[in-house]
Amino acid sequence: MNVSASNKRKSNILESLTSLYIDTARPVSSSLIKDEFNFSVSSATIRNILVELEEFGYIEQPHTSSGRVPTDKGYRFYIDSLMKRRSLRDEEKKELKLACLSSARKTRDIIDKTSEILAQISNEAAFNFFFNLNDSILKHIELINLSLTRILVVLITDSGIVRNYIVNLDDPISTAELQRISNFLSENLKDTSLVDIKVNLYNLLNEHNLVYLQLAHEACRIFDALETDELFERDYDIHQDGINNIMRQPEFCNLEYLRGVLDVLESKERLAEVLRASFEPDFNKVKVTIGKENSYKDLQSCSLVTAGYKIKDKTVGMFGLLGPTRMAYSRLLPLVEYMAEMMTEALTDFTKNESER
Amino acid sequence: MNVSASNKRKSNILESLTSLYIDTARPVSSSLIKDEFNFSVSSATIRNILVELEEFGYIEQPHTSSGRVPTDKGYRFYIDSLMKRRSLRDEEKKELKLACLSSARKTRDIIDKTSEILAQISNEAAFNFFFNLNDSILKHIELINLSLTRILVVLITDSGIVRNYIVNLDDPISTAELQRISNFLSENLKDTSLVDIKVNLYNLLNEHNLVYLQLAHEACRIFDALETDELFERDYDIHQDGINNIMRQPEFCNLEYLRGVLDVLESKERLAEVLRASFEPDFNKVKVTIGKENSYKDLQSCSLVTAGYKIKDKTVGMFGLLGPTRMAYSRLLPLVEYMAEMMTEALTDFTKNESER
DNA sequence: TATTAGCACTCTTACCTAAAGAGTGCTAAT
DNA sequence: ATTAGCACTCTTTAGGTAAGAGTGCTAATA
Repeated sequence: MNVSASNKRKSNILESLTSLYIDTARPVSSSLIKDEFNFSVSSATIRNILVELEEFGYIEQPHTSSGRVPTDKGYRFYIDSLMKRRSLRDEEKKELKLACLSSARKTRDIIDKTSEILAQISNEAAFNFFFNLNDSILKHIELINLSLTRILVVLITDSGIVRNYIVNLDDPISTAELQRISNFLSENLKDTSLVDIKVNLYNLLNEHNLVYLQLAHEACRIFDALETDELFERDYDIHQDGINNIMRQPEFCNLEYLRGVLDVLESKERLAEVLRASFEPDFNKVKVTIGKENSYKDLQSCSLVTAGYKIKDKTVGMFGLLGPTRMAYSRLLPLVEYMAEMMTEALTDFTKNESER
Repeated sequence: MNVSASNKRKSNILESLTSLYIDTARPVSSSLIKDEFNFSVSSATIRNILVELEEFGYIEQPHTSSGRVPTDKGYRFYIDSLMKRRSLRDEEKKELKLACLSSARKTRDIIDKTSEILAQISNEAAFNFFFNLNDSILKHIELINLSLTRILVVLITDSGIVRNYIVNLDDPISTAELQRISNFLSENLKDTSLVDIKVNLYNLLNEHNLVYLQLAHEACRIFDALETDELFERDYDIHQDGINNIMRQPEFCNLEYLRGVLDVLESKERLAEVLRASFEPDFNKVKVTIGKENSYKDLQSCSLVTAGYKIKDKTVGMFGLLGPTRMAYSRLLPLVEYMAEMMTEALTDFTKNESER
């Protein structure tokens, strides 16, 4: 048998073994591979090949005389080169869109709903991480007085995200003055990046004439009270769902494993940290982080499937799945990928009219 | 021995047994009770009393020839009549306040932080359920145009809660007109209950003269697009934390139990339903729902400790713990009670200046 | 009458062993 | 290069036993 045909057969067997293991969750024996895929060779031949695959590090045996299981390296090769993606049919896409978007009234609804639905149909844990607003551009600012010393600050960004913050001032401010400050800020800070707001305000203080100086000074009072930087830094939405799904997976019947994973999923900070580590600036495709590829200890028997989504060409969040390394990649990768596209489309659409302003 | 002395001894033994079981998580034997509490009677006497307590249904044996365990009825009696509350020291209260409130900038922060902290120091699962706004009174309304057909509606209620909704209109509306509608609504709908907004709007349509009619009509367009009722109905905040805590409890090493509990904790709808069932209009004290007292099947080996909190004398949410019926009630009841008071104080304080408006 | 020492009895838990079964690696034949 | 055959390994399951904890009951006692 020539080399390429032999390699082809090796690949076939690795693919068969991997998908069998993904389906059954039990170490795969040579005879099972033969039976399930009607290979025209004996189980002994398959065993010989399995030994080779094992030497290359693609598979391993939990113990001598058990069947084989893919290693992280095996899964990596399976995902990158072997598996056949099971794309979604058009009607599935339609249903998905309907389920995720029909009841969505604000950005937040989309964030929450998509991860809920993804958890449900993937049977894994799902998350959705909407980044903080640091590089967002201010489009509109509104100040509303709740009382003489309490002000509601409403910020609206270029991507149509709305945030509001309550500010308590030491000294009172009149409604009329507040209105003037509001107009002043909207005029002068429009198209500023949120992180730069304060710097720009101080610049205004220096540039403008006395009438405005007073206004800018008042505005500074407000933004000082807001402690902008710290606030925006932590101001991300992260949503997670499907813990009970992964509990059902046989690998997490071991409570120790489960505990480690829950520790991550339950803590927004930790989850954000893990996801940031897997972020890539150019996030056009779905990305898989398998087992030990993840530097976070508690997740080293898990895989992470992530995809970025955008608003108007800017990646604003990431979205995906957490589950055991034994995950139905061929079905779930296209799913996550499509849903990310769907989010991009929906969010961009949701905010597309902003430019008309 | 006279009757009251005999009852006193029975009570003491039930209390001892219950607190021993809470501490150790293992069925309590007659000799352990004797040893731990230096009762001046023999274990045989204690056994006789245990038989009586069992006949009354306060305790039971997991199997013949094991120690005893409190029943739901036993816990109920323990909580209502026997246990000594371990109140918080002043410095503990101070620390707690600092931890929960120091970084709080909006209502939402308080909701999230308190349940996080409660989970942490109780070692149980904690939740915080902030009711929807149906009976809130509108104090201020602001309309901000994001584009010609997209409007941001900001509602501010009497309790200082802020909510915003984006509305898409079919036909455009000018900024000037929007401003007039905004003023019109603020004037005419102020002090209206949120659920009544739409009804009141239609009344305005009939009452006012032509100039206003046009305005009110436009406003109706906006509120129709908002689908007020449905939206407010579901618009509650619910926050939950500490799943990994209850996982550590020995009663939840049984994955079946854990799964049932997680199903409730993970679903906001289900959790809200369970909590609503335990709600009491007059929520001045902390309330405990023990085991089968809860009609929700999956939680019948759990206890729920809840307390309501208020803004200006109106209960706006409830807050508390979920854990196994074997829970450290004597420590946790005062804790939940105090934290609820703390929230009432903080939220009322947070919004107290509203009246100055 | 209330209490208690003593003891037989029950049930759980841990541990051991044996048998069954699954799957392999190796060898020798094709 | 392939494969039939078989010995070997390791896991899993079941059963059986011994130890231990705790009880209920009985009869003796204060």
